[in-house]
Amino acid sequence: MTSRDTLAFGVFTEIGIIDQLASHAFTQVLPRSISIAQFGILNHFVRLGHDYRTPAQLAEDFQVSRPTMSNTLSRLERSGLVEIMANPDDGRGKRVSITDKGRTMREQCIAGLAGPVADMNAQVPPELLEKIHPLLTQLREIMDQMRN
Amino acid sequence: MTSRDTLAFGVFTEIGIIDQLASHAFTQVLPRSISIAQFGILNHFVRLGHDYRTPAQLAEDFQVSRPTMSNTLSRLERSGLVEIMANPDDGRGKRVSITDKGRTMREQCIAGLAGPVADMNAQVPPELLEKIHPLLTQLREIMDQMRN
DNA sequence: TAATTATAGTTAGCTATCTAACTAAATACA
DNA sequence: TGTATTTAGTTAGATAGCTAACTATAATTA
Repeated sequence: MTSRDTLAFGVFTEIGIIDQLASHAFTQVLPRSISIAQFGILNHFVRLGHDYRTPAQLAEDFQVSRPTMSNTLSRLERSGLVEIMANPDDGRGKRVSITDKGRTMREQCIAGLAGPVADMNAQVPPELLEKIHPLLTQLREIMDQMRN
Repeated sequence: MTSRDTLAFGVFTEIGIIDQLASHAFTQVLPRSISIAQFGILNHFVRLGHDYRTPAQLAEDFQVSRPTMSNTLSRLERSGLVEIMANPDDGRGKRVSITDKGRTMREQCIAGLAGPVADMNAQVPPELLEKIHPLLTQLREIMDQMRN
């Protein structure tokens, strides 16, 4: 392994650990009945203002396999947080939309996340986040292209 | 949400996606019978030259819960890649060590990883990795402290 | 038109990760 | 000494993620 290889490994190792620490911190403050993945979907509907979205589109949006999305959507539906209906335009497809209960749950999640986010803002220098964000975006975009 | 909150969320979102893309790419080139988590443990033994390590130490090394490590070590043992013995110094504990088969497997994994790592080095500007690595380390250290 | 190919989703089976609850052994302390 | 607390590991039961294989429908093409 060259020193560049070692550097690349180091970057992905740090990213893996940070992802784990952040997921853990967020999970702590979400309502017990909902996961990060599930919150992400509810938040996606609200942020982007979609009326509905197909499971395949959601899988693409979140860079996740279709069986994974299928599974997560089933759980959300079982909890009444989304509604899944046949797609009138495509006999194979479905349409997913957020319910009022889902919107309320999303609000509760946001409220819970406020604490850790405030802690984070207190502990992490803002310049660090400002410096690191565009670099991460650049790296993510390169990796996205490599995938295709 | 303030713009700082949004920035923080953005950072963790990018990190989550990069972690997923990297894991996926690495999984593709490892032997079918071994996972990233398992490779990480074999690599840990070789890199650090440990004769043995307790499951609790390994859980700490990898920032993972003890049941998780217990599970991964069982799989490695079942595959003959590590050996697990009673700890003569502590009746509660165990000692884990890598086997010759484990070392060979680790070599095969490293060989498989060479391809993606080369691609990465071809596509990602080295300055990007050099700039981002210390920032990630800083962020990880802060988050580690917040955890305690 | 009929056959082939592509796409949407699901099911089954795998690994990793977590928390909660448990056993057994070591340590601390009253 | 004897009890209480801590520590090491495991078991049980979740969720998220993956691939492979399947069904059903749509789109393409011969």
